[in-house]
Amino acid sequence: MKKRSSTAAAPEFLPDVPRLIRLRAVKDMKKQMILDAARRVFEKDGLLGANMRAIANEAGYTASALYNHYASKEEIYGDLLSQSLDRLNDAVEAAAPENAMPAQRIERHALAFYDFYLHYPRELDLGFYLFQGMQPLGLTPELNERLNQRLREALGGVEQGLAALGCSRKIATQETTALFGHCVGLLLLTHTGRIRMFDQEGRVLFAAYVKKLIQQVKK
Amino acid sequence: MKKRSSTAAAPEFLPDVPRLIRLRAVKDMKKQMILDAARRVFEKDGLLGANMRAIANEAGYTASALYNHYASKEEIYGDLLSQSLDRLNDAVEAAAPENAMPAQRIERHALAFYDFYLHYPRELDLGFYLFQGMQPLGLTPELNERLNQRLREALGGVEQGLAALGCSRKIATQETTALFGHCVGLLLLTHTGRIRMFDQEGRVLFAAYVKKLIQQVKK
Amino acid sequence: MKKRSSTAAAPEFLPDVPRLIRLRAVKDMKKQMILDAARRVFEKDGLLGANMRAIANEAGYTASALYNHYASKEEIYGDLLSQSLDRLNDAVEAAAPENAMPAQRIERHALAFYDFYLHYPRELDLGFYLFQGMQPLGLTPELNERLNQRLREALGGVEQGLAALGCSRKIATQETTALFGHCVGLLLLTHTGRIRMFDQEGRVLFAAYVKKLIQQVKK
Amino acid sequence: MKKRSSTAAAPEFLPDVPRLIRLRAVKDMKKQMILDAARRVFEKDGLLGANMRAIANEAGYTASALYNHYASKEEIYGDLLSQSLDRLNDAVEAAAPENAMPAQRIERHALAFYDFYLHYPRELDLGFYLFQGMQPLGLTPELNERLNQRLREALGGVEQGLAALGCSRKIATQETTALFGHCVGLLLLTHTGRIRMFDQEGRVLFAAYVKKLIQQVKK
DNA sequence: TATGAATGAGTCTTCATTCAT
DNA sequence: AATGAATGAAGACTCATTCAT
Repeated sequence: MKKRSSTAAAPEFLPDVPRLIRLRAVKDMKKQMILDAARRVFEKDGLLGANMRAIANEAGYTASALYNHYASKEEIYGDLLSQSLDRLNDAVEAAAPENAMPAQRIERHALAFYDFYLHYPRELDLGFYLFQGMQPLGLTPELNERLNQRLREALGGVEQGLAALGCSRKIATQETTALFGHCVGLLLLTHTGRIRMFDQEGRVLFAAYVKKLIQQVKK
Repeated sequence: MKKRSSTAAAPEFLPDVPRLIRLRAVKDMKKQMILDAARRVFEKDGLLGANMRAIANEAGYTASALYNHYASKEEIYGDLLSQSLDRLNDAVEAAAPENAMPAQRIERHALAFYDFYLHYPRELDLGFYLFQGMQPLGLTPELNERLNQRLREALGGVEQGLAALGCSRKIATQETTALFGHCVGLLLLTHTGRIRMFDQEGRVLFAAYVKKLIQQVKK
Repeated sequence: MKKRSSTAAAPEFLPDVPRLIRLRAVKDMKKQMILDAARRVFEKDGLLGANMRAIANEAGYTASALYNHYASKEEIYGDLLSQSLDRLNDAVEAAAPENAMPAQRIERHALAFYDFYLHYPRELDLGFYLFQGMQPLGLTPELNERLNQRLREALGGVEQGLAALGCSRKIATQETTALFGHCVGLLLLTHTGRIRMFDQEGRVLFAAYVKKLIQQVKK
Repeated sequence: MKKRSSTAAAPEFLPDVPRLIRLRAVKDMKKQMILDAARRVFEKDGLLGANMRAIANEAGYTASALYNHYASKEEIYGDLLSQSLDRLNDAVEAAAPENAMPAQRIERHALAFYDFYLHYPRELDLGFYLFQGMQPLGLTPELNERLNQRLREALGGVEQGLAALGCSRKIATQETTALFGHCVGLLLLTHTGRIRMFDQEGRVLFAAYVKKLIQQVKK
């Protein structure tokens, strides 16, 4: 005998929509658990350490079980990167209220961007090195484009802030790009320890850069 | 009776120095050919593709033959990186005469630094990525330290130039570090194609950064 | 509606114990088949010939498949040795009923010990050579200790028999050790063909040794 | 102009015999130095550690230089074994004067035999295991036969001593063989540490065995 | 959906031996 | 006689992936 849902009794010959939704939710949750495991492994052991078995074990699966959820290792990496960018956007947006003053918004967004990758260094690897040293990781051009957009979105606040302060569209884009580079470069120096050879602190330098930029634009 | 020329009369029981020098030169040349092969493989297939067999094939050897010249893969990587930094220093030094005006020296050195890694993107990987995601590549702390110094040397002209323009030692170091970060960041954006999403050109942005820095310091 | 048999009614949420048992049995059998293959290779080609590929081929596998069953070559060797000692103990125990007269028990146990290694010469290598010339075979001190005990157990009947015949504990141990040595030495001479140079038969000499020992103790 | 030997002036067109002898002596000395090096390596690192490069380095050569003196690794091993047996014979003979009393001769020879292999455990490996676990080491049947004889010679004193004490030829041979086995067995237990499981000392047991044998024969 | 078993390509490295010099 | 360079076969082990259950 069929068990009956407490809200509605769907006839047996129709698709049991709530059930399908529930199944889908369960499926998504499992995928998410795998992704979370992958991220932990990644953060702990880096790109080379994050093989299928390590991820599976961390998630409480065997390696082959992962293939019921993801078609390949590369797909996992793709999703990982995708979510990473989502979280980056969330972090940046949360850093300043929508109606904040432009200068403040620029500063907060920029530093939030920096801090995100400061705390998750491997995700910076993921977002950048994935596409070159390790070619065959299956980043389709489409996905790449989408990721580019998400990345640009994360800096949208900065760009708009600059425009609000009077920059031309062109200048705003230029300065945003430069800021993006400055940020990423200092992060790289920091993560690789190369900044130590100058005995400097990346975040301080970046903050100074942002400050100077705002002042310059305001004039 | 032994012939005895008046010009070259090395007694038989002494080592044949010219011969030893020649043999050493041949040996060095062969090592260099292996290194060159390694660099080509590296530039083509990246860090992961540059395995012993690939390098050996590119150099016209079998994999095991390499071990007559290098004790391990890591040793090859170490030499590769070492030479890369030497060439970087050469390129930078060649960019401006010793007696150039400080401003000009800063500008040329900085751009030479940028250009070097613009043309040899994989060597930037080598200099940076080597030390994080891909640990087991046998970078001893001593080698690391030496490499740091070579890298800093390459920016010595910039640092001194800033001092010559009146910066305090502290400020000069800060600005050099920031410039280093800016440079590396823009290179990263360029190499990974991420800069295209802003439709910008890294070198132009970097040149502008340097110009602005010089102006600011001059004041 | 679910069918429910009156005899076997395991609720669905409990582990299917019979199935697990069956799977475990299958797994064990496969491991055993690998071990048997290893033993055959071993007996045919000796310690050095028994590499992973040879074992795998003999077992009808590829080399890498073995790693689904054993974590390393050393683990296989360990299991092999372990089983060898088990079979040794079985053979010795089966040679005399528990309630046999002491003299008879000594004689039968001793000869059974000899005969076991006479028929499986490579297992003597395994039990001895493993620990000296060929260090890197991963015999942990714990395993070594366990093996020592199993080996001593195999001679327990002899030792107890000697005590039953009136030997002090100390003398019984001494004589058991000496007998062990005598046995192993004659086996070695036999297996290496060195005994032929005296035109003697190891087993006859060993039997005589045992006989004489019993007589001497009885007095 | 030819240099002239101080003793005789051989005409140039005849073979310079002293020179040939000297050259031969030099050649032999070099071979001996290689062998000594091989023995040291062998004693230190065992069978697997004694590869051509290790031996060569220990002797101050490169690996390929060894091939000017020995055709193969196996030939070195053969010579090594051969010399080992010579030294064994020397050691045994030196243990008792030719005219010693039979009982004393037996005892001293037997213990000298034991002590030799006690101090050079790897040479026992060489003399025994070489021919089984490690087949392809090129021991020709002829060499094997010669080695057997040298081994038997080393126990000749024992055998003759037993005869001198009144044993029949047959019994003397039997007892010598048994003593040989006892000796080798206890050595094996000692070298492998297996004797520790009985908390006994091999040499004491062997000495007791020899004592008992002499007493028994004397009766 | 999850598993364990299996695979094949690939990783670095070692080693005895050969060869031109 | 000695060297350095080169080779080819072999070694243990890893990893992403597939497949039957």
